Amino acid sequence: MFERVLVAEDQQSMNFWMLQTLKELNIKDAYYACYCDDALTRIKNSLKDGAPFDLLITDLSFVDDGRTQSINNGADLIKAVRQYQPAIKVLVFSSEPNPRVVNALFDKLAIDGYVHKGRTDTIDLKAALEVIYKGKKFVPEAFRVSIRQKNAFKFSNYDVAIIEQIAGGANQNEIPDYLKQQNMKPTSLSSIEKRLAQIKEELGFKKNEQLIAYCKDLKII
Amino acid sequence: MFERVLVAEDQQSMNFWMLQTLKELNIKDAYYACYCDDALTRIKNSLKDGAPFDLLITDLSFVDDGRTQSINNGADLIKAVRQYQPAIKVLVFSSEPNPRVVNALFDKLAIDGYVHKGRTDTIDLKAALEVIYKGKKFVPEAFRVSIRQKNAFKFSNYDVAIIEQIAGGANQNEIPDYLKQQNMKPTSLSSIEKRLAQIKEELGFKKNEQLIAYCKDLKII
DNA sequence: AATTCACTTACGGCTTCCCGTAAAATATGT
DNA sequence: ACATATTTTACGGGAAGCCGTAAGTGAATT
Repeated sequence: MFERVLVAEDQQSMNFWMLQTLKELNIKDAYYACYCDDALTRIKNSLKDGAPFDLLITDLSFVDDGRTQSINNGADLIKAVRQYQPAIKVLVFSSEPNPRVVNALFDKLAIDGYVHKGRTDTIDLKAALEVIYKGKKFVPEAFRVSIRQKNAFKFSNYDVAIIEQIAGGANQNEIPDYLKQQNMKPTSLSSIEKRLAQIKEELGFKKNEQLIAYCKDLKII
Repeated sequence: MFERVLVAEDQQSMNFWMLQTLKELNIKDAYYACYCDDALTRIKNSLKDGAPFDLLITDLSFVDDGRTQSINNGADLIKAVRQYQPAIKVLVFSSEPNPRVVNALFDKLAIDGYVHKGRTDTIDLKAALEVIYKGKKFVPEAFRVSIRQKNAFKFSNYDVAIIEQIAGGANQNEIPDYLKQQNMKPTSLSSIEKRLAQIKEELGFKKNEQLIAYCKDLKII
């Protein structure tokens, strides 16, 4: 089983429970950090000391309590940690309910497992640790189903860029210039109009406002 | 100290930790429910058995896992419980970060305390239990500040109704009829336009889409 | 090199929205 | 009851967005 584990999580209660659970699994070297920056520092130090962690368990969202941090979320923490220790196993433990977000973690950050804070998380966590230790990925079955269900429409980076601009208060006729700056391909006002119309068509929406609400709900923007 | 406590929370890990913490405080009769419906049933039964709970600790959001429930969130649970046992003390323990939502709980549901799942929640919880047991309210100081900061603009029910319609895809010229149905006062298209313009003006926004994004972020809609 | 096909752009009309002004209605004070 | 404020409504001109058509561009195929 894993020997040295670092937990990055801003809920103190959860940290206490997590450390206790890890101890029950005979993982003696387990530590926690309440801030992403602290977690990254610990990782760096562990490498310097020649006693690297072999698993990082991290939450996704960290509440901003005023202390300025250079990293403020789990995804960025994972990216940063991978720069120093690319081979470290990563388990995300979060209450993020959006399959799209979780899917992106597996695709883009190559995380090794995801456990949803929920009615079975104590069991799931233990199962995840075993599965990951064996070098496999841990994706809860229940989740995989809903990934398929909800991924009716795929937003491209291009789509997201446009929608973010609109949600930020831009006029449509300001967007072509913005897209050129970003080196994104169809830049004409006409193309933007067409793409927007198509997205709304496919989702069954009539108005931009509806689309913004939808994207906010699904955390696409 | 409290003698019988019921915890309504859908995170199993949190329930385990909570029961353990309560035991450490010499509260022997502590139980948990993973579903709101189960929690309400327990409350009812406890009254029938002549051994009522004297404290309810509840989360706000409960993940829908497919099991159909008549109550699916903490606020509704509190309302329902109060119908059977109006005097029960209620402590909300949640990661809800929006002061507006928390404020509404104190105002409308007369909850006795709020503890934010965060970096100091183990301390806060113990403090809250003591304060509430003495009959006082527990509002974290740090939170009260941000309530003031963020409540720059007060959305009325009227405002929310309009914004919800727009976010739902309604044309502005459909809204007058809707407002008449809802018996809300200024119903003319002109008034709606003016109100929207005023809201955006006060918040420094140019477009509806921006407003929708803002309201979604702050969970106003 | 010519043809085809997919994609992008330009443009015009039509609708919706935005915003100012003024009239009507309602509320308030004397 | 009357006069004065305030709010609500009506309307109109201009701006922004929507949508269809047609022209332009460029890569792939023959």
